[in-house]
Amino acid sequence: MRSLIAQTAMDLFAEKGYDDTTVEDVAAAAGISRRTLFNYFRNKEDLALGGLTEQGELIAARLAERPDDESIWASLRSSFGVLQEIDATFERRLEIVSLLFGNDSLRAGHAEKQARWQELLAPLIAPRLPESDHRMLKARAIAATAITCLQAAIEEWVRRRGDADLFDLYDAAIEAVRRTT
Amino acid sequence: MRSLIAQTAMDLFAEKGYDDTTVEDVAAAAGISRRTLFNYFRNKEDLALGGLTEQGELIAARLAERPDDESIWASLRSSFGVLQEIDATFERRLEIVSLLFGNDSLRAGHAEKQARWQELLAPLIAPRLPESDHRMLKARAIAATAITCLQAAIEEWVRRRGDADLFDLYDAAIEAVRRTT
DNA sequence: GCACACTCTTGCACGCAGTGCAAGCGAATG
DNA sequence: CATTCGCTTGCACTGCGTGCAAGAGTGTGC
Repeated sequence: MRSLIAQTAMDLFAEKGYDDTTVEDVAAAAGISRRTLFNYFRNKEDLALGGLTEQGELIAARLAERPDDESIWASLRSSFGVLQEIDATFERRLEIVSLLFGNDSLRAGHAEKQARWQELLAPLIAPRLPESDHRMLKARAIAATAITCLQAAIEEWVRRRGDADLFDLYDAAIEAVRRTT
Repeated sequence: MRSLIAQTAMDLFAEKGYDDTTVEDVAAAAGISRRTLFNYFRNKEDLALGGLTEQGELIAARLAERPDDESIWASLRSSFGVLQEIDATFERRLEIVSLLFGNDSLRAGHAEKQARWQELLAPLIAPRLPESDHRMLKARAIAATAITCLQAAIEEWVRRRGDADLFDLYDAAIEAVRRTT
């Protein structure tokens, strides 16, 4: 039900734009009342960003399964692979991501949700780090950096209208961060 | 004028909380009308986050002045030093940052504004990178990572209620990202 | 068949954010 | 003194989000 509504919402957003689509519109298109829609989604933003929370959980679940002896960076990269397995056509994916980057408040919400992934990933990373001061901070920094590089890669991917392999871009970003003097 | 209003707003936010303070309240406390307040600030969020845009510009200005032969990471670290020079007492600083992290939409706006710093810093970083594919992407990734580590450090700093040196935390974060295998 | 409880939906009224418009007000200029 | 320009303000309106209470539909026990 939630996903049905979200689906309809995304269609409308893609068609008319986020700002020019009212919650009323979405509710009508989904055949429910405005009030009921707010029973399923906390706010309008959630209609567009709800999927991100779920994605974060998928990534965390995948990360938890990676072997302990694998390098952290390799584990993270591999965990992000979940995103490629999501069921959506190429065009749809491009459409969605463009939508998220095309609106100020959505971009903000998007950034925040991804920042929250940090909270899910860091506890899985910390145990793998050597004993030292600030271990949790370090784990958070690593998670945040990986996510940030992923985000930069996605942004570049959109900029090129999908004409590049996302993970090539991600690798380039990580390489720059870790190897540049 | 802008800063006077922002000042009053921050006082109220700190006293009653962001959500429990209406724009009306702020306008009244500043001795202007609600409508006029919106002439100075695009929205309520800007009352709390307006300073961040300016900070980003300060950092970029500082970065532009750093010598070319300095390592990028050293230049970035040094540029962030501007933040320490901002005129505010220790308590005030803690109060402000706590406010920003204590509210969902403010956290989102905060994350977004800092992400925008990326756009300012990346063009200054790119020319310093060796020729290669995806140079701009790499510059953005480096900027984003530095900012992200700064943010993680600030978060940790708040968590400890200011009982740590911000740059020690920042260094720990960067070291973890760049040295961890 | 009937009463009861439970859940899901809905309409209504409300508060607050943000905007367009047009009127007002004061200061500087000619 | 009249005009103009910029800044302020009130007003009305749209849209988001919420609390509340009234249905509507379904299952349970008697």
